[in-house]
Amino acid sequence: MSTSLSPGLLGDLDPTSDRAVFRQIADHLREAIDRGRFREGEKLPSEAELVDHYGVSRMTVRNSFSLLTGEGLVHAEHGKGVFVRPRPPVRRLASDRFARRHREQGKSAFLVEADATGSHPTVDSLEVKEEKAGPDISARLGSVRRVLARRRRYLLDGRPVEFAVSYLPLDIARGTRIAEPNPGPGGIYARLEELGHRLDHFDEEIRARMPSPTEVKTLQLAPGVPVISLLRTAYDTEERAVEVCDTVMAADAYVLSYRLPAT
Amino acid sequence: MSTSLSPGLLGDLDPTSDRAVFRQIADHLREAIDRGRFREGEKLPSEAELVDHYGVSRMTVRNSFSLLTGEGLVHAEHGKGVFVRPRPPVRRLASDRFARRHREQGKSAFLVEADATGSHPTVDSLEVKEEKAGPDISARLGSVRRVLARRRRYLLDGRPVEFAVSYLPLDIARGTRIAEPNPGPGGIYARLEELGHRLDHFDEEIRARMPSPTEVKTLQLAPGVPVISLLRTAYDTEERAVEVCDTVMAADAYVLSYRLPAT
DNA sequence: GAGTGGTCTAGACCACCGC
DNA sequence: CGGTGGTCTAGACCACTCG
Repeated sequence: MSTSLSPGLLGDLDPTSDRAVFRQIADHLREAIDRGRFREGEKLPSEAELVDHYGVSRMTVRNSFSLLTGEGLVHAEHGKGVFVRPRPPVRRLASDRFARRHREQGKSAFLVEADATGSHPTVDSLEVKEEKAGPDISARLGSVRRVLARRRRYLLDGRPVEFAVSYLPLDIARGTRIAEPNPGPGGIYARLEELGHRLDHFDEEIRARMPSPTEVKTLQLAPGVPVISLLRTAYDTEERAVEVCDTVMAADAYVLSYRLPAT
Repeated sequence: MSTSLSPGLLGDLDPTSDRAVFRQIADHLREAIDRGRFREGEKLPSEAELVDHYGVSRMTVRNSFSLLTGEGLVHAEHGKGVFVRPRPPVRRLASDRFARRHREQGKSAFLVEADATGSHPTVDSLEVKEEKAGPDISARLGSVRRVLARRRRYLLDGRPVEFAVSYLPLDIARGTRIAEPNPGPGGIYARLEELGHRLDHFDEEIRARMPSPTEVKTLQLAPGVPVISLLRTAYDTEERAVEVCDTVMAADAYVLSYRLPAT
């Protein structure tokens, strides 16, 4: 046993309350965190200390930790303790991130922005191959059966933040630089324009949800972190959909920003 | 005890595996759901049945349910069972939802869309009052100290889906129809334009995170459902920020859609 | 080795649901 | 009423971290 809790840091249980004991304990801890009594990255009292303080069983304490973990407030480290989750640096995506002027500078959107925030960007899990299009992708690309798929994972300072798959019709992409792992300066959008598909606009659909186990793995997501799912379709000036990009982002690493005209 | 599980529905545990038993059980259930062996709204085997089937203690089974609940895959109903969570109808927000032509038809954005999807829209918790601006809001509105705040909750077919607070500078809103609970046809944006603040554009910032306990309550969120947080700033043609709207949406009820120019 | 969280057991009593 | 999930206890053994 270690030192006992400083009194007054956490309140006492209310035995007359209907609220379950583990919820009351979670309330105490949540409030203490909100009030800054525990700061980002700081260690909470250990399970054993809370068992002593509240006079409850260990499972009850663990149950309240589990609540807070699900809320994304804290995270446990085996053998070390339970800590207040720090808010990671955030990547801001502006709505002009695909503007032609950026492409013409020869850098991809991801690299441009990472530079701006002073982080070190990396791309891995690169995979380019032809495959059968799922029904959703196929519909958006104009009922194509097979597509070129470009998969890659983006990391910032070594931390995975985003996984993306681009799908392109074979009649556009096959045999071009788009079908190579490194598509060259300005990325695939620059290549599409060189191929005569002058880009007109993008449609983006945004959803948020809890990640699948696979996504937890590839993005190394902490419990209680949702993902933002972004489905972007690129159209050329002839109104043809020339690419669909399916992106999954760690929600705690992103702020998406859009400008809407009022007219 | 009720009827035993149909054999083969769920596999057996792998005692040689390093994977914790409750995770293996969760894997089995998740896979069965993915394969459609349990459909939306359908009941999973009861805790007692799974205890029998796997020969584990009840807490172990509950632990695996807890995993799936956190993933937003299932939800428990006291006294009834654990059910596959149905995907609720979704509200699509298009990027032209604040276009002037819609305002001029006299309906608010929320009502227009709800009509389009055939759902019955409601607004409640209406509250309009003057208050001190938080630092974030103040900064966006040009360092105003006090603001008019308009709070309201949106429901679709009786289900709460969104909670929003609009903040407006007092020198614009005080004493106008904007300060009244019902701002009239076309909403506050129509009133702003009548007051000479012709709207030019909106900036929207989108985040996703797990909800606070308060948000769980006001939006009646099921466990494992994140929220989308949207902060919109409205600018008039003189580049003045005339409104900031802070919106929290149930993520399972929304798809946000934006159109970006490629230029 | 002492302290931490991770997993699991085998019970208990309760509250809610539907018949 | 029996079946369901909700809460809680009092242990046990393990794996990880750090001094």
